[in-house]
Amino acid sequence: MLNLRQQGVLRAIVQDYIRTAEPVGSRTISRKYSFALSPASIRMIMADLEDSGYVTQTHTSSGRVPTDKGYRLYVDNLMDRAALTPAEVEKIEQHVGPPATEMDDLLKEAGKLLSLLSPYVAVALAPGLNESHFERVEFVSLAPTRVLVILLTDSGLVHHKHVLIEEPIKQEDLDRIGRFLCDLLKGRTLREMRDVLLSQMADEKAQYDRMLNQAIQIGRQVLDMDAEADVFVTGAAHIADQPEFADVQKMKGLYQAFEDKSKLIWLLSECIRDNACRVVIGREIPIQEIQDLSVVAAPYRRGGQIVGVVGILGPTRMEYGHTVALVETTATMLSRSLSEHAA
Amino acid sequence: MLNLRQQGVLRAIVQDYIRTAEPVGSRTISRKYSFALSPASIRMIMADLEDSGYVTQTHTSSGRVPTDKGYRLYVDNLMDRAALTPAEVEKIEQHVGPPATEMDDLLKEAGKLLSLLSPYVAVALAPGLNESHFERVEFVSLAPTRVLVILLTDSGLVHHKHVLIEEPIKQEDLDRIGRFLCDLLKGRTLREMRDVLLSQMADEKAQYDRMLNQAIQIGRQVLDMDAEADVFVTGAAHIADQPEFADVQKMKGLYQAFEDKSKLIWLLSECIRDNACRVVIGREIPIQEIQDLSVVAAPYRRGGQIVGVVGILGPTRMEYGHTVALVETTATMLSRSLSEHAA
DNA sequence: CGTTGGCACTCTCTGATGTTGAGTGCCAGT
DNA sequence: ACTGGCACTCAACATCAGAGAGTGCCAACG
Repeated sequence: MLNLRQQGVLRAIVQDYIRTAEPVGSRTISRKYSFALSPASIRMIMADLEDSGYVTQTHTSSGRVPTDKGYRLYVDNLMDRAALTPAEVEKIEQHVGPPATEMDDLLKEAGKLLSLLSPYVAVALAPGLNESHFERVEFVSLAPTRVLVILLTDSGLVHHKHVLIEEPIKQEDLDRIGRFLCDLLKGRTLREMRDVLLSQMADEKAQYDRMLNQAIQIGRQVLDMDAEADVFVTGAAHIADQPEFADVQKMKGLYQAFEDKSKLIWLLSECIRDNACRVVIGREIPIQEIQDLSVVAAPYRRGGQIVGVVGILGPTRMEYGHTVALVETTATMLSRSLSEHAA
Repeated sequence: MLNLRQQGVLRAIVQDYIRTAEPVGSRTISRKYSFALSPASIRMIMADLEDSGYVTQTHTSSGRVPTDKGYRLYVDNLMDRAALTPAEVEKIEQHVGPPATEMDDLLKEAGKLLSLLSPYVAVALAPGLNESHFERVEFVSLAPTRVLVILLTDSGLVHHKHVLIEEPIKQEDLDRIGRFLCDLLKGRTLREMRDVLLSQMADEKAQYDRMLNQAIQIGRQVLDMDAEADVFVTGAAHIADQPEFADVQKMKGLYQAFEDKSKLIWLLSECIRDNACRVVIGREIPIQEIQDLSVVAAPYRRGGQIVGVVGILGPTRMEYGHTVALVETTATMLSRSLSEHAA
């Protein structure tokens, strides 16, 4: 596609633009980067790069700015992978290194960490109930017709919900129902549980079996609980420092997007399928409001299985090399920390 | 302090400034508000108001702008309490009206609601563990040395935490410990629980009683869980529409302040002592980063007892009348909704 | 004596204008 | 194939004048 010289120039343009946020001119390239070429020759190459869509100009006589396509090539082929400094590694180990059991706390910590070590916005996707496998259920009777249901999943999540039932029920009956539901549903995802429960309801004999009836009544209320994964956004204020968002209205748009958790969840859930760190650049992001950003995201595991995603949102003009290293390391440490007690 | 005419002019200044965000001149006052006075006379009065510190000028020949002191007088004595429109009341009823049990969901809903019905930022303070009274504890044995502790409080909160113990323990022992701790700690706040547990630890016989020992071991781990109240911030992007924060750096400062939950918790916890809606204006706020804002906050109850606070953060130039009505109504509905099931 | 019209003054805001400087594209020469 | 030279473009900045909104002060009026 591009010859070596063109690649070199593109690389220089991207790197310089990432540093300065200013359009890069031929003169800059020829001076600061060691091409044995005059500005005029660089201009030729730049014109080629522009024809192929890797760079653009903001106006007819300005320097060049990388396009999303340019960044893509840079990330895939041209970029140096930055190594983290010892200080950074240590910070990561301090924050998410120690074995932990409380998923939420640990993820919040990871978010803080990433937004501390990068000038961008950190995101962390917690495991969702929908994808987790049912492990166990416990009931706590609060009042004759009020029960606290506690749901445990294999991803280490604990969810609870208050449930109201029609007729009073004793703790021992609850225990029986618990054992029954556990046998019926163990190992299934929430989605599957829904199906099983619906088919049980359709079954005629359910009408007459009092316990089954109550079990289904409870199960139904539990299943329409908030099953979405949760996402934590940290360091959103960082983007105010990026010159591309110096305009208040643009910033507002981004903040609104950050508050709309469902879209972020969707975006990050896409990355959960990948095995390694993933970079999504600008228009490649399927969410309109944040198409001026890029995402660097890596999944983390608990006991071998991928359960969530941590990542960074920043301007497309982002220190990709450093950010990728940061996110990957954090995800790795997070996995280790979570798996320590997963037994 | 101020005579009636001065008060009238101050009121007109505040109202006009709230509407337009522009310094208001004598001419505007004399025309748009029905004072039978010429601009020149209004100017005299304005000069008096300035001497007393209720208004200022942005530059020597500009119109007047209210000071915090001016807003304070306005809120305390001059303001009309706006009635909510039927549409607004209906929205509130829809969002937080139906009786609910899940505290977090309901508070998030209340936040969304407030940021929907006002152009400002909504905050909602959930009950903290520190102030709640211990009601009941349940243990779920996950593995021989791993226990899930579930803590119930009278404010309707459910907190849980994974706990690791040194030697394996059976569910029936856990139940015994649960009953023991329940007797020991029932009705106390978390703070008191801490004291009780510490004094038990100091007790010599604890050394020899195996159960007591284990109970204390567990209790200690539970007590250093996150006991802070939680706060939800919704609609932060709204402030970008306020002309006073058109500057990106100011906006950044506010966003950072919003992310620092601990300070917000502190601020709102102050309001929890009040019985009714409270307005804190500008410099009256003890947090430097948000001293260009005002807070309107009202406590909500669960079964008669105040457990948390909902409120709105906006520029000092805020529609106080409307906002107060909004926050009060929301708090009332929230209380009703929470108390329905509180038995 | 309170109120008012008139007047000089101040300060911000806007739009026009010119200048500078960085950068480009093209071309002719090596 | 590369380069120096040149004309051209465009954003950014500073300067300037005029408009407009508003003030304070003063003298006049009922």
